[in-house]
Amino acid sequence: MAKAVKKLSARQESILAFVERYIDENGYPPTIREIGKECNISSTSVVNYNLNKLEEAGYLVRDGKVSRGLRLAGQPNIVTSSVVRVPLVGRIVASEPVPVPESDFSIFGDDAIIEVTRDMVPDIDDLFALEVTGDSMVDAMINDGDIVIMRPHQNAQNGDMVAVWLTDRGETTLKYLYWEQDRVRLQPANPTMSPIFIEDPSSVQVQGRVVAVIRHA
Amino acid sequence: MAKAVKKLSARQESILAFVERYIDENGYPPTIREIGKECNISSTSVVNYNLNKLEEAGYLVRDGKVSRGLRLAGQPNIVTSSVVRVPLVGRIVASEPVPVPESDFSIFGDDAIIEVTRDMVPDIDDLFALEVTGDSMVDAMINDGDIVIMRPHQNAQNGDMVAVWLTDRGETTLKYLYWEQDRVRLQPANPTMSPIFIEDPSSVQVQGRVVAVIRHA
DNA sequence: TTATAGCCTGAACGAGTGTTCTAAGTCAAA
DNA sequence: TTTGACTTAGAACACTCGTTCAGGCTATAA
Repeated sequence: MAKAVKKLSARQESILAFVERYIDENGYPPTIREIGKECNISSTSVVNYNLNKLEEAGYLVRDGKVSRGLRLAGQPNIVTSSVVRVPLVGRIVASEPVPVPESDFSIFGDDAIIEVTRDMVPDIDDLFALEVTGDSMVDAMINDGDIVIMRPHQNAQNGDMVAVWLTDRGETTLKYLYWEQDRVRLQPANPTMSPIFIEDPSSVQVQGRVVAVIRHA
Repeated sequence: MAKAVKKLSARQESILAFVERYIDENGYPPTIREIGKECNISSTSVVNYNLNKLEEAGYLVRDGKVSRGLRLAGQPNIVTSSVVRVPLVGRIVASEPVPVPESDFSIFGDDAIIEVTRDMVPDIDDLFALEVTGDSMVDAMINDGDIVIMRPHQNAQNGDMVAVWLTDRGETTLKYLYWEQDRVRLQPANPTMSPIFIEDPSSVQVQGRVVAVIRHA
């Protein structure tokens, strides 16, 4: 931790912060003159000079002679801070199966969109989000109003938190899934609660894997 | 569902594929001429023409007059948006007070950074994040490993989820806070659990208000 | 045929943009 | 004070790059 990096001048920090912000907002890096204007530097050569310093210090990479030839580098916390848009496709309630979206998900639909940062999810494809309604998921440590981000089915591993539809009970539940000898163990996230065992694995329909939970205040 | 999108010509698909690849490889979008060279288009105006078509079809967004003013759009994949960086300042455990950061937060410090999308938090100032350690917050529906995003103290309202330090008990807990006549009611988020009452309000130190909770898979 | 629309060509214009050069200011060490 | 490394300023240059324009080619409809 605390990698030894060259200390940056105030101006260099200002430039770096602006570059990050600009890329966040625009999807491409700023020009030298845009940096100069924002950071109150009248001369393009000074921006150029400090960009070279930042490259030496390992904060970014420059591609010579190309416009906007900048790339953030190093510092693993600044991964181009990308945002993943996940469609909010419905609600999850105890009494109904999970509404898994069609594979031809309508990107441009008017449905609500949940934005999460890239590092919150392991992968960006096929994700969908559901709003939890009711208190039936409390033993999964999930509250009324929470947002659950899921990935459809996809052969769940032991220990994954999954949404399952129990055909016997007519009930959706979120639990940690464990295949045991000839039964299925569904373990609540809440460590004070006991697992339930399903003796007939065919009555367990895994609907999706939970990859993240978000709770607004 | 499956919104009717205009079909793309082979050339347009080729351009789109190249733009995606280029951005992936370089961190910034290609120029019109770079696209033309790669896609065997001799004229910049044709590239320009097809880029406009792609924009009409919703596949990308163009910023007029700026070099490399391209952005991929649509597809619930990475897009640019506002991201709030919250410093991860420590852990929250039952046996210690919450480590509230100094007001002169060092953005560029070595500490870890949690990124959240702008719409997840009500405001962006003074936020800090804590990682929950242990199972002591289960009655707040918060698990070991969850990330709690907080705002320091700031006169908590009735009904806010707050982190409080109970001086009598030497214990930190996350509860919904209610000031009643002459006592304080701390209500667990889990509706199946009972509130606790503190008869001596002075022994309740509100350390911060919880504005969001994040749980990775 | 004529007309219209869609797609393409080639070239040129002008603003955008990285680079380079000279000169000067700042600050600490000698 | 002098020296030298580091930083900044301003200007000029040459290339990059988005835009625009006049026109050509092909296919479909009138």
